[in-house]
Amino acid sequence: MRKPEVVLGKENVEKNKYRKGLWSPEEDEKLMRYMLNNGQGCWSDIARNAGLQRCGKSCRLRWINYLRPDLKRGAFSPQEEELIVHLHSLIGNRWSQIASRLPGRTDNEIKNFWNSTLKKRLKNNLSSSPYNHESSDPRLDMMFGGIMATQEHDIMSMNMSMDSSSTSSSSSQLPFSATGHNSFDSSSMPFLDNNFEMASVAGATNGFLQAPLTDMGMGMGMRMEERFSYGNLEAQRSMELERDVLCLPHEEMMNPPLMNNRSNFDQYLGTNEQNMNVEEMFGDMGSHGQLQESLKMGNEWDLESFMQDMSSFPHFL
DNA sequence: AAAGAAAGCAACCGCTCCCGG
DNA sequence: TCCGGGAGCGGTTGCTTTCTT
Repeated sequence: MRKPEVVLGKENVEKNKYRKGLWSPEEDEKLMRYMLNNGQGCWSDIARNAGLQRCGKSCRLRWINYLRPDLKRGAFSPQEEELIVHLHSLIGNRWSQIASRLPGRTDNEIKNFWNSTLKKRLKNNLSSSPYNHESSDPRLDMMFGGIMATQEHDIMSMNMSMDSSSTSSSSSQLPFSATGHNSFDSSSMPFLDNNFEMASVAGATNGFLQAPLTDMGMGMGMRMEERFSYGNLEAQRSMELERDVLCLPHEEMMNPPLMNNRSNFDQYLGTNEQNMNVEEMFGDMGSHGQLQESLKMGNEWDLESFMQDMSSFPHFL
């Protein structure tokens, strides 16, 4: 972005029709006026009809991230922060889904906030004492697991000589290990008190945590150093153990479907739920019926339903 | 006060999904 | 069923602002 435009050849002619870079107040006004008068439609038409020398994509982004009248500006409140942290711990980098739970906030805004503020705060927390669970902000302890899992993902995947494409999806990089009650390292989430048992967490996440199982050793309550040092043999052992815990067919564990896009991921959920004993896997979450029901039915995971369930947990909503 | 570093943020890029022809 | 275009998403870049030395 915002690089000087370079005309190199024919193929760039189309691209160079459009302006790039920061929006001027005039452009903003044009787009704003057009949108308010005509409403949303085909973005390339909007760009043209509004008299903007921008591509539709650029207009869409500008509208969604900046001009939309319902946008809330300013710093994130502690509640919003907490919600972001929590949602991210559950669904990973699905910013648009997270944004949909925060009225007036955009996915871009949340993503930036996460990458700049929260991630760094976590890092600091981490460097001072990686396994110190008496940190000032317990939420960060929870995030610790998530972020590290995410950052480790590529390394672990490479280590296992798995299909590299499976490493490209952030959607599959979910922080909790789906290892069931026994192996879940609850000490990494000290903020979860009795209102939110680990059994519930493990259960609630099991439904959509098949993907990280490709990250051998991501679960099992292992420390990061231990996971890093794991060779293939150890990794295979832990994989087998996880397979047993999850009752996954061996073939599926050995050849997990590629998780390089959301469809595959969701599809995978649909296929694996039949392998799970939902009551067993969900533990106490069984009383939070909608999510369980959704998974039983093989539905795509439904954030709305889940958040309704989560609303009974005083920590978050 | 100046320079360099860090943080914040807007916007682009590349990819996938979805839908209509 | 295939193909192309539009929309949406997440990752990344790089400019601007703020902080630190």
